[in-house]
Order: sequence, then C-alpha cells, then structure tokens
Amino acid sequence: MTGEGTTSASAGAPAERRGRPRSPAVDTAVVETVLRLLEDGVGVAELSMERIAREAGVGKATVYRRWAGKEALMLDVLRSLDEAVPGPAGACVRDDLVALLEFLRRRGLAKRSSAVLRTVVAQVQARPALWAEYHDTVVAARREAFEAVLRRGMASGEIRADLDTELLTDLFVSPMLSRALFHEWRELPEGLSERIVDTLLEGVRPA
Amino acid sequence: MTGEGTTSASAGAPAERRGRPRSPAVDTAVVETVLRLLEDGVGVAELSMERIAREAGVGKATVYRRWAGKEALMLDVLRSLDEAVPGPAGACVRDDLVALLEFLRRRGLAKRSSAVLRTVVAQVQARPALWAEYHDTVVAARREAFEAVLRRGMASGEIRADLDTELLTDLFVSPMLSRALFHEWRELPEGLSERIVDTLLEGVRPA
Amino acid sequence: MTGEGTTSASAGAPAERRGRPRSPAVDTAVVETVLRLLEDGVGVAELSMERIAREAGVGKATVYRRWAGKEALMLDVLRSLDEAVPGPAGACVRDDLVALLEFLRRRGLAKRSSAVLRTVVAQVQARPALWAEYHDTVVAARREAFEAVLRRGMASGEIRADLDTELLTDLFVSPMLSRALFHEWRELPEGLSERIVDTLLEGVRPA
Amino acid sequence: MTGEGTTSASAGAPAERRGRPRSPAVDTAVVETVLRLLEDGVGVAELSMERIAREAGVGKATVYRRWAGKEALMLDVLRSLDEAVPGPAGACVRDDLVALLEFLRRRGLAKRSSAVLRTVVAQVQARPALWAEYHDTVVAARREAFEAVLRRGMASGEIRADLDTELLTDLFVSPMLSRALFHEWRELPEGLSERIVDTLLEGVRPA
DNA sequence: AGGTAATCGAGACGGTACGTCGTGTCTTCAC
DNA sequence: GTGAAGACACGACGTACCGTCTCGATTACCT
Repeated sequence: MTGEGTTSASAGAPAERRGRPRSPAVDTAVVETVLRLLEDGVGVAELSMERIAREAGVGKATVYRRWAGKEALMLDVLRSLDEAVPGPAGACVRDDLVALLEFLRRRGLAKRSSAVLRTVVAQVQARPALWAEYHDTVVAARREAFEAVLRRGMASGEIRADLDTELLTDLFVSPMLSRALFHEWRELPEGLSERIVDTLLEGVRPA
Repeated sequence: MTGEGTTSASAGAPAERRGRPRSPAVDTAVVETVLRLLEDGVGVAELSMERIAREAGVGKATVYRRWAGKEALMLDVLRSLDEAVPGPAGACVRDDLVALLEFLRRRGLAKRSSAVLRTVVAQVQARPALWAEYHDTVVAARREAFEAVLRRGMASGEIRADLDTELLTDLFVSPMLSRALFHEWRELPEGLSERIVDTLLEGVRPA
Repeated sequence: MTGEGTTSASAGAPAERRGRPRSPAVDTAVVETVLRLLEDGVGVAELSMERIAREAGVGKATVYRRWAGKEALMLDVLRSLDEAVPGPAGACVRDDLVALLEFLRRRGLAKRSSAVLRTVVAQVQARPALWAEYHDTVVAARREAFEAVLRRGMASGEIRADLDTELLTDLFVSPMLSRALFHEWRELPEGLSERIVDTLLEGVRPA
Repeated sequence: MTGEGTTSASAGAPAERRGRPRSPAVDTAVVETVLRLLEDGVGVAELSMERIAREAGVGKATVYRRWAGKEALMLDVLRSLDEAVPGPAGACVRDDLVALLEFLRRRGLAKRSSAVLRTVVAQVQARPALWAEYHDTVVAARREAFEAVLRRGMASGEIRADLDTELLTDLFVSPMLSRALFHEWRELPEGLSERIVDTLLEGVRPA
C-alpha cells in the first residue's frame, strides 16, 4: 500500500486543517474490506458502496468524503496492489524482458488485480479521467520499464533499432494482458513469458 | 448479423408452439434502441433495462421474456454487430493476416462494438456462461480464421511450423484488442495492421 | 345458482348468433373456481383474474368476454350464492322476523358470502352501477320480504303503524350485517336473531 | 388527531436514537396527500403507493419505512380523522344517545371517512391484525362511550337493565353504519339519529 | 360436404404498481 | 470538523397483474 493520494492532495500548502483529523484507519479499513470481499469471490458488480461501508463498519458519508464514487475507490484499491517493477538484473535483454513479463504475470495480473482491472476497463469511455489517472500512476511506470529495456537492447544491438518502442511494448505486454482480461479464471500458465519473448525475438517467419 | 439465437433454439423438434407467437419486431426494436443509445454517446452504465424498454416502446416484462438480464441482452447486441470474417483472398499469408487484422480494426472494434465489449469484459468472471456463449459464437470463428491462415502458412513454409497457432493468434490479435479496450476514444490508426504483422513476421532481433 | 344474466341479455330479440356458441361450462367452471378458492381461505385480494383463469383452466380472454372485470365477476359469484328467502310461515310476525334473520345468518352472511360481499362494499363508490345491480337483484328482494312482514304486522296490530318500514328494516337487519362485515371470522352466534327481534319489539325503555 | 402511533412505540425506554431522526413532515405530507386525493374523488383503488409517494414529493422507500403497506397507511389515515367523542352533556340518556349518533353522522362517517372505512372493511379477513388495531384504538373508545351512557341509563332506570350493552350498542350504531357503507353517496339525512334512538327506546310493538 | 364465423386455451403484448435495493446527500449526536 | 448511524429523494431492479391482442384449433350454424 502506497497511500491514497487521490483526494488528500498532500500538497505544499499547510491547508490550515481544523477540527478532528481524519482517521487513517478508515482508509485502510475500506480498502482492506474491498480486497477481502474480492478474495471471497464477491463479484465487483455485487460490490455496492452501501455494502462496502457496512462491512467495513464505516459510515457511508465517510467513504464519500474520501472517494468520489465506486470507480475512484476501485482505482485506489488497484493502486494499493501496485508494486515497483524489478530493475534490470538479467544478463541480457531477453532475460530482462522475461523478468518483466513474469512480474506482470505473478503480481500485476493476479486474480484480485484483474478483477478490479476489469471494472476500470469498463469505465474507460464513461470516465476518461479515471483511466488517465490509473495510466499515469501505474501503467506508465511499467511501460517505461519496458521501453528502457528495449532502448538498452537497441543500443547494444540485441534489438532492431528501426522499430517503435511503444508498439513493441504493446506486442510484448498485450498477449498476457488480454488473456488475463478475457479468461483470468484460469491462472496464466508458467513458461508463457518465455514463449512470448522468444517468439517475438525470433520472429514467426522461418529463418 | 446472424439473428438472436439465444432463445430460439433452432432445434430439430417443431416445439409445438402455442399461444401468440413472439413478435420479431420486438427483438429488432430493442437491439436497435440499444445501438442507437450507444451511438448517441449514452454510456453502457446509464443503459438501464428500464430506459431501454421505455425508449424502445416495449414493456419491461417483454424484454425480460427474451433476455435474462442486461448482460444477456448486451451479448446479443454484440452478436448483432458480428460479421463474417473475410476469406483468404491475398496472394500470400502475410496479406491474409493483414486483411484479418484490418477487418478487426474496421469492423470488430469500431466504437460501438468496443463499448459493448467492455461491458462483457467486466462481466467475465461474474457470469462465465455469458462469456463462453460469446466466445463460442463469435470469438471462436475469428480465431479459427486466423489459425487456418497460420496453418496454411506453415504448410507452405511461410510460417515457422514449430509454434503453437493459439499463441500466435494471441500475438497477432491482442495488441489491437488491448488498444481498443484501453484507449478506444482515439481511433485505431491506419497502417497498424501492417506494422504488427510485419514486426511479428520478421522478429525483433536483428537479422 | 340462477344463471349469469349480467352480460347475456336474454332479451326478446333472437340476436342472430353465429359461429361457435359460448360454452356454459366456462361460466360454471369460473364461478366454481372462485368459490373453491374462497373456501380454501384465499383472500379476495389474492384473487387475481390471472389466477382465476389459470386455476379454472380457462383462457383469460374468455373470462373477459363474459365479465367486465373482477368486480362484475364477484357480483355474479355473490348472486350464485343467492337463495329465495323463505315465505312467511310463522304463527306470528315475530316468528317471521326471526325466520328472516335466521335465513340471513345461516345463508346470506355465511363465511363465503360475506367475504365476497366485502369486496363489493369496497367498490360502492368506485363503481356505483355494480352496487345498484346487486341491490336491485338481491338486496331488494330481501328487503321487500322484510317490509311485507312488517306491513302485515301493522295491519294485524302487531307492529306500530306510525313507523317507516324502510327504517325498521334497517333496524332489524343492520346489526347482523355489520357484525358479519366487521368480524365475520367468528360465526354469528345462535340466538342472535331472537335477541335482536325481541329487543326491537319490546323497546329499550322499561315498560 | 392523536398522531401516528403505529410505529412510534412511545415506550418507556429512551430507545437510544441514532442516525438522522425521521422527519415528522413526511408523516404529515403523506397522510395529507391521501386525504387530498380522496377529497378530489380519487377512489381508494386508484390510490397506489407509487402515486401517493409521487404526489407527496416523498421517496417510496420512505413511505415503506413507516407503513408496512397500503392498508397500514390507510389505517393511520383513518385514525388521523378520529376525534374525541363528546362527553355526556344532555339532560337525559335519550339526548346523550342522540348526541353520540349525531357525532357519528357528522364526523365519523363523513364522506372521507367512510371511503377509507370501506377499504378497511375489505381487508378485515385478509389482515385481522389491522382491524384489531383499528378496533382497539378508535372503535373501542366510541363503543365505550355508548356503553357508558347505556349503563348510566340502566342505573337511573331510563334503560332496561336486563339487556346486554354490547348488543344494544350494535342496535343503535349499526343502522347508521351500514347506511354509510352501502349508500354513502347520499348524505345521511338529518333527523336520522332521533328516529333511530326513539324507535329503539319505545320499541316496535304497540304500547 | 364445405364455408363461415364466433368460440376455445394459450400466451405475448404495452402498461402500471409492487416492494427492495443502491446512490449520493443530509442531519442527528458523540468524540 | 470527523466519526457512525441512518433518513432522505430518486430511480432501477425483476415480478405480477391488468385488459387487449394474436395464434391454431374447435364447433356450431348456413348454405
């Protein structure tokens, strides 16, 4: 968990707060409750604000004081699951790419994450700001990690230099992503990362 | 468009119909109304069964007589947008693959389609039967078209024969799919199909 | 049972009927079904036209072809329970009055009858024609029987001649009637008729 | 008017109130709306909870939070029309009885009251608890007033002491009651109270 | 015998209301 | 001012019933 951030601006101004300060326990309790419910197999559709507040033992108004709605809350839940991507530690670019995909498979697209992610996807065109928020804080970092590895590979001659790193990132990431979105109920299999990376590196046309 | 299909079993038995038959005009009116509303920018979230029935000039019970819920209806809407994929017409396998991706870009992932598709994605784990239904009737046909072309390429020596066609299909399709899901608000650019196919064919490693 | 009468005008004109004639079995089946349901303790509120038709094994439209609505049907049900009041058979006017009240207690206000009667009462101001119909065909005959006895008593000197027979009828009948309407769930007790008649005859003021 | 009472237990315990208290304005608004609609000639049958809530500018759930259903609401409406019966003020028992009947004629059975009363009658066997509630809070008080006068008359020798006050009350009240129920559309005529009382006092048999 | 026509059971149809639930706001008291 | 609690107006949910309307099948009269 990395803190809420969405509403509590934590900006430079002291903001002159008065009265009783907000209990950080509430933030924790709410997010944890959502995760627990998801873990228990409660679909995101059955997750009403009403129920979340009730099960968290928290007033509904208190929830709305922190998050603008269910989607904003879900975003913070998703962010609370975020972890720093591993730095480049492999001997070669191929190993770094595999490591990044493995991280995605094991952490970023685990059962809980993709359940929440699906809700966020469903809101893409209805609430663009929401998706932008998620993209800037979570997705961008992961993509940047990919692109850094790819640029390094281009410099070292391990990757063709005439290709767009953005498109390449899509080629590497999206097969795993769409599998997670469309049939996550079965775990992503081991070895998938290696097969994707190697196939992309070698190409599909016979040598 | 292949008709509704969900309820009309199209089985062999004459089914001994009694009472007033269901009006096909209702099926049409409802699906058309949903499409019109989506076209008008009404988000899928604002699409209540109540409103659909009201705007279609149809009783709510009549809608529920045909579809078990909003998701089932959306599925049929999605199916109504389905078109037969183009047969292999290109000179080479590369051209056929590009044609299939182009079809996906222009038809299968147009604004309307991907709006509904996002709803289906959001329901994947909540109602697996729904997704299975959609997969079997729409997705499977498209994937089969891809795999047929790939098998043909393997036979003719244009595609490496040591690869899994299922994984290959994912590699070709998912970059476009995830772009449509995550930022459909900007149209998928021209030339994307060719870039994906060619990059995959050649491989990312320098020759 | 005295026949439906409400809709089948049975007027003088031959009315030139063509096509399949209405099955008298339907009238019977419907009315009997209502009575059976009432007998089974089904409240009049739960008696929907839908359910009546279903349980009678009859099409809904067929029911509506005969009766304009639930109230009209109930009226016919009530009429089917009607019986001819006993003629004056007693030795004196007092005995005739008791006999009439006893008839009312045992027949006219039995459990079934008063259940239906309550429905009709509830419709008094909403559908005055309905009540008028019931009054003219059933109530009037009973009141006339009372008034005839009273007039005979006035002639013979057994009843004060300076009173209005209409008011007198109310005085005799309404105590039993309102008991039946307001707490029919307990049977009207034996001996009630005699107590009412004798108290009214003697008067409440000490002799 | 004695307040709602159905839900407000008025018990001894302070009941530890939490959360926002119920707005008394809602109770008022709803009951007033029902009365207004009845006044406007809207039949009790057309009075749906939906419509009542809509016209009262109140949420449907708010109505159901206070009353279990239409019947319970109607009961409170009926109770809101209740007034304290006049105390014994006449010179003699005969005058007190006339006064009580006059009160019933002018207040208790006015147009509005008997419209609602008919609904209650229709619900008697379906919901006995409802009737019991109404009987205990409204009817009992009125009957008790009658019986008190009658007992006083018995003590003073103005009324025969060998009669059951309960039956006597029925004899006095029910003629007016059943007239109100069966043909309220015409107002109960002036002088009716006196005629009923005097006839009952003198008796029907010639002196 | 064949035609015409109103009937039958069945059930779809557009509506309206039911009673419940969720949304986001508000109002109370306690801290 | 924040906390839990819960009332509030609003609107959607999925079901039931209303009274009307097709369906194919039946059942009489009238050629």
